Amino acid sequence: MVYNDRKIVSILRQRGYKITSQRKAVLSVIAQSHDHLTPAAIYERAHQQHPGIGLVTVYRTLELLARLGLICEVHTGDNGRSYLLRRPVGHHHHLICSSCSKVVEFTDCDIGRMEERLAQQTGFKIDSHLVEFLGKCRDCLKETVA
Amino acid sequence: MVYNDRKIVSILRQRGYKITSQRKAVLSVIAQSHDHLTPAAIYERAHQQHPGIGLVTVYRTLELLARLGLICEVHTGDNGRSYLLRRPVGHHHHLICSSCSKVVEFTDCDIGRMEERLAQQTGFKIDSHLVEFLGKCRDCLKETVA
DNA sequence: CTGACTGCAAATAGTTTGCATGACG
DNA sequence: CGTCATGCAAACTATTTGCAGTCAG
Repeated sequence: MVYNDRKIVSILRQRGYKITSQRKAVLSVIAQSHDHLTPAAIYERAHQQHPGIGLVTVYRTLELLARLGLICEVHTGDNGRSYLLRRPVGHHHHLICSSCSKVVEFTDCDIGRMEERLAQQTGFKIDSHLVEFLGKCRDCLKETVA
Repeated sequence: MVYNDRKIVSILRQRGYKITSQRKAVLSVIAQSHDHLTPAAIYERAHQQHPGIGLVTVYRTLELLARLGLICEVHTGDNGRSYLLRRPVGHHHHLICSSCSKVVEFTDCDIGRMEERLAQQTGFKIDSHLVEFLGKCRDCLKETVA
């Protein structure tokens, strides 16, 4: 399921969350970017459209949206996290470059079998999984060699 | 390549780094744990064997070892990082109960194929991966029903 | 000996919390 | 109107840096 900002607003409304101008500003920033953004970067951009918005509110909004599964949270190196709109199809994961923090998404994840086996072995009911690969991207590999 | 602590000491010596009791303490902690540890956890344990070691030194030692590729750094959620000895890929992962936070480890992870395919497709050199499953454990499932 | 290493304290970065005010529904 | 949301400031956590003393080689 892909969500755009308008869709997310309606979901928030449905679930009883208030639609404030700050939340709309944050959503609009995330929807307009095709990249992953740190809370600080989101704050910066949202602040232009909506001077007076606080960094704290950005954090709280991101936390809310991520909790509801409407956006997704990525852990990069550098003790940082980033957020981005959920993209194509439910399953998707990240490949992160430990040098430049570039994030590549991939969707073809054949982990379902492993999940089933684990569920049988442990009695868990598995709701979701997190798969992240860490490495060096082509560009950073070149630089190392050069 | 898998390294144990003795091997790492000799590599450090070869490269001209001094072998201090603090560095040995950190290495010993990492080598003895079969889990990944946060800097704070490593400090705590190292402190028992070597009272007087500073947290700062733990950070500096970890940074050094990671830079030399002798241990590996993992970024988890919760704004945290952890370190562990380099191990064969797919060494161990976690299955976490979202109700009681129980953690079950599992080692049989057939993700290698996926890793290879991704490396080919993207040109990344993949160093490590993080796989976590989230769900409800048998006990918590029972309680929900009851 | 002496430069690399350490520990302390203080600085920094990122994130969270308490509380009074403000605005969505 | 009653809450839920916001903004500020301050608290907190994790990590890094400056500096003087110490120790492995």
